[in-house]
Amino acid sequence: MASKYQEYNQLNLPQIEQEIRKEWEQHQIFEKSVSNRDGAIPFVFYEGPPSANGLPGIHHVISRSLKDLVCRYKTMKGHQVKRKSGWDTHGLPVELGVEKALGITKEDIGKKISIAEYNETCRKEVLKYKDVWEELTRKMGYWVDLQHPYITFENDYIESLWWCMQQLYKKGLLYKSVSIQPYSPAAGTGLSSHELNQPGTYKDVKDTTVVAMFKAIASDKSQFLFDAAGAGEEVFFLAWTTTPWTLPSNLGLTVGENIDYQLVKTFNPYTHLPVNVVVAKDLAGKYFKAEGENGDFSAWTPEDKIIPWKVVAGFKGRQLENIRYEQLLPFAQPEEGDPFRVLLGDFVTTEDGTGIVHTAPAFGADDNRVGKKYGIGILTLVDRQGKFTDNVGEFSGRYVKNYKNETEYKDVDVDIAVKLKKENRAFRVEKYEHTYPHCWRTDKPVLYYPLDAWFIRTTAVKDRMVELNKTIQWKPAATGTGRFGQWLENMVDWNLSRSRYWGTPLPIWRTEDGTEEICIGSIAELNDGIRKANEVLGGDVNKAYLHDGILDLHKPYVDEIILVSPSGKPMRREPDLVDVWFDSGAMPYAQWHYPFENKENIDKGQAFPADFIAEGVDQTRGWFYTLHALGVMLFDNVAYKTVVSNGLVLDKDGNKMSKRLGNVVDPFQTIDQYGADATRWYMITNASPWDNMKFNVEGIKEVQRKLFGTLYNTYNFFAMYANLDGFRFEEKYIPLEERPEIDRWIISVLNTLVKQVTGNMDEFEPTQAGRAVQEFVDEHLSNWYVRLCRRRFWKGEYEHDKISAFQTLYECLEKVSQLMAPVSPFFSDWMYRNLNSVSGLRSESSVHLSNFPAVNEVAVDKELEERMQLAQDISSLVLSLRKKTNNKVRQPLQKILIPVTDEHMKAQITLVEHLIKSEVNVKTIEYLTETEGFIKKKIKPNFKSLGTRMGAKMKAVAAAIGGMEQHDIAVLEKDGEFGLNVENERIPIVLSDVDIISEDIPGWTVANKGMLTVALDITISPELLDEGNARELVNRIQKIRKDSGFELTDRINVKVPDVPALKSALMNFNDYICTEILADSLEIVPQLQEGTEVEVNEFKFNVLVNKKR
RNA sequence: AGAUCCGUAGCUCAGCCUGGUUAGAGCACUACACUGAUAAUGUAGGGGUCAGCAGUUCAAAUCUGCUCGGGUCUACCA
Repeated sequence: MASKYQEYNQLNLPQIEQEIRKEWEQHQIFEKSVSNRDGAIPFVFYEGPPSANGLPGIHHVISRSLKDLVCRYKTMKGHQVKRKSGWDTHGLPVELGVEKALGITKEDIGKKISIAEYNETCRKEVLKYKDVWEELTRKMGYWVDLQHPYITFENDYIESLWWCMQQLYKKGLLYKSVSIQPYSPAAGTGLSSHELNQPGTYKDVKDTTVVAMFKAIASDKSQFLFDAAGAGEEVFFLAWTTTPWTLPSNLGLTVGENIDYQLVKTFNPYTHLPVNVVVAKDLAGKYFKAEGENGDFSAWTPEDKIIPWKVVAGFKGRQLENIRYEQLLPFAQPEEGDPFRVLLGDFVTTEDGTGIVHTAPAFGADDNRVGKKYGIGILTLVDRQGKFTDNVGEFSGRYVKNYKNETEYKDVDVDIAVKLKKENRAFRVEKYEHTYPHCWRTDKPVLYYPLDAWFIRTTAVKDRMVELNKTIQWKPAATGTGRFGQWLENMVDWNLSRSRYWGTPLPIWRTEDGTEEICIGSIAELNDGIRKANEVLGGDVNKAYLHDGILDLHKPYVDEIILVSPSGKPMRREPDLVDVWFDSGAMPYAQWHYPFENKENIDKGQAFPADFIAEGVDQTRGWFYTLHALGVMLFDNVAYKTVVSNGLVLDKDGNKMSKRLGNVVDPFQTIDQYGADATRWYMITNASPWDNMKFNVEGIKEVQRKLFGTLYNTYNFFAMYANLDGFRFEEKYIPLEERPEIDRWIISVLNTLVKQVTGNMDEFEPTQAGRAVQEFVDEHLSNWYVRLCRRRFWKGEYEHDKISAFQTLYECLEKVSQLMAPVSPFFSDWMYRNLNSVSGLRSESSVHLSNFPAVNEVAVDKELEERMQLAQDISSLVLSLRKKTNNKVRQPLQKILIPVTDEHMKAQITLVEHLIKSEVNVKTIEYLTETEGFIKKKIKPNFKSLGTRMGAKMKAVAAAIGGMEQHDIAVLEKDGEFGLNVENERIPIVLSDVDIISEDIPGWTVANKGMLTVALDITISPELLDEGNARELVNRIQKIRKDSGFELTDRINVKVPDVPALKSALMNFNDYICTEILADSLEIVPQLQEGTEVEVNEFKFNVLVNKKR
């Protein structure tokens, strides 16, 4: 054990951090903090896996700080918090990175490079920056188990994923279907939403748009339309499209159930034939000019600009349901289904178009959904190259967009429009500018195209997911009810399929005709199947896998395996990979290789669900969603009880950080320069984690100075004097009641702080907790307790009062180190260790192994805290009065005068009188109770109490109160009641209806703050002047001592020349001066040439200070 | 396009849930003081149409609606 507290010359956070980190690693403090809690109630935390094929940024520091501080806090509160790190290793970003590095495209895979080689490269590349990540993790003090991470590409991990999928399969939640996905014909590949959201993919394009006319067929359902149109008339539905090339594939028209529609009689503007058209009422204005309404039909000729029209019927969309129409472009019909009907869909709006949506189930997600609902079939007259199939008449073989960069490409949309015009099937053709997604690689427009895909039927458990979501504590709450809640309400089935190479393969094998299939749930099951297939099918089937079974669960190996169906047919694997979000969503189970290992941990709730997770808000519909979905589907449980979604980190001007803008902040540089603790503290206390934060290093500097600098100074102050007096906390703990007022006060405030911090941390509000600690350290501990108590630490003997001061300050520093440990793990441990290495008070060698402080309710004394506040306010007022009247603090003054409203206030101030007096250097305090005429008072209405009673009369009453005379106020104070005269009405008020403030004491210098008033007597008597001069001299000699480099305890001899103005001060305060400056003699000599020149109240002279030998 | 969060001093943020008449703090700036904690501290000062508009109310930064600006997510849809 050290005998002395370590003293330091200056604060160097990065250096402290290095030292502490070394200690942690050498003595395995993290491991101990977990193993120490064996058997304790676990606090379950899940680490969302980052992808290590990109470099970490400063935004990772905030979310990891948040995660770390919660885990550290819970550990200190006695829980065992296991934290496995993880790596997200599959998926498109990895593949794209590899393709870029190898200079290949997707098409080259399997040709220029084998799939095996390609995947091997991915496997290596994906952990490219693992070291960098691990270094950041250690450097920023994020405690997470880096030794045993879960890695999503490992066989164990994938095996758990397969088990999960098999569970879903068994529950009937896994199915195959055609879905509409973004597809790039130019690149010949489907695109993920990720790719679609690359910057610059959405471009403004001008397309030819058509309002097409679909001819209604008369039937019972449509009779009302024909009746309204009149005998022998034709009725058309108008539908708008920006993609006329989808019209040959049209199978339906969708209307809104509650939207109002009209049947309008008019002429076709191109063919001039009389027509009756159906259009949404709200949109009729777009197609018909107001001047033409109810115009003269018989007199109209095609030369007339204004086409007459009139409404002949009005009805709701639901009345149109299932009315049939003639196919617009009858090139081909779907193989199955009952097409060419009017459907109802909730996605229809009246914002643009006609309120009737042309529905081609092959080329739109909404279309597909509503089409499926009505069973109208599907018709796909465009192939995967983006050209019409050969059964589309004159359009056969034409590319729907210019995918081949043909110089004389003719827009097929235009030709379709022309054809429709000629056939009396177009009501309007025009160019329209809108944004449309483009393939980020080929710059060509994307198609929405039906592709085969496997889905998880999340919609089947939607209600349960919604219900369970309500039990999750979201921070902030609005994200859970809002963004996430609404997302759940509008969920669609989860498209699992990805046509890629590097990812978790879908463990489903099928016969060629699709009638038989199997979903594999474990490696053992697959190996069994491998052997069985070989036995049944014979030959070379699975030959390479018979001996050792399968060794790598990735492509291409899984694809080489053929299984056999119960009826003896070969089954091949469905070629798709699984969405990487499935990888991360299943991590609660896969990280433990459940259920093949650690089965009880999850079954018994020791590792599931999580008590707490936290990630960026961008994960709301990513990880948070997939975790929740899988938790509900697999275990009918939430996957996490509390989730904190933190906001983004923006640059100091509020822009998103991006490499392109060059405003990214390097976390290493920041930490090296300012320290991890200052960075963490800044990020946590600057704003609530869920607010976006504007990252500014100036803020870190401020934290460094303000909090850590102050705390460091306080510690150093303590260490210096504790070392002088040999304080090692060996004496008995002095009971609080035996300590002076100010000690009990700071301990009281300290305990209030403990209570507050605990409450905040339990509520996952670290920002509030950090701010509270900061205020305590700065306002209370440093700027009041230490400032007022300085003398107690260096003056006088080492006995009761001094020991009490040391014990008190020690306790404050120690508890503060514990309170701040979760947020600033390094500095807190440094301070804790410095303290504990001398006192040996605690057996835990690190603050992170100690228990979080518990509140000592007995120590909390609200009355005491209140009167100390009074002392602070009064001192502040007196100091401001001194400033105003130019009386420096070193000059003692005789008295201050404080009007008190009641006995309680007087008693409170009396108890802290000595503190005020020494702080502001005043001899006495006098209290004024009641003296009408002596104190001038000010009266203010209490709006809150009066307002409810007075209502509309409030303004007049306030004016009347403002007009009360001093005498009136006195009456009110004496009687407790007063009758106001407001607009000739007597309105009684009582004391609680007003605030009365002593505003002024005529003839005195006065200051007020709130209800408090202080007057200062600024007369300086000769005695006071002497004392002031004496203090000045002490101050000058102390400075000489310090400048001469004397030790604090050195004794000195002093010679001063005979200065008449100071002589009486020297005579009368000789003893005082000697005590203060530790002088054995203070001699007045007639003349003095040697020594140091000083100036006291405008007199200049020399002082000779000699160290005693 | 929809959902959601945000907008208070030059900067970072409190206050808003629960309405009350002089809207606070820190930083920065200016001046003065203090100085056995000194790269600290105190006192004073300047600095705000609380994004805008309308409404509710005796009273709105605070409640309601709309608008504008910024962020994020989802979608891109005829």
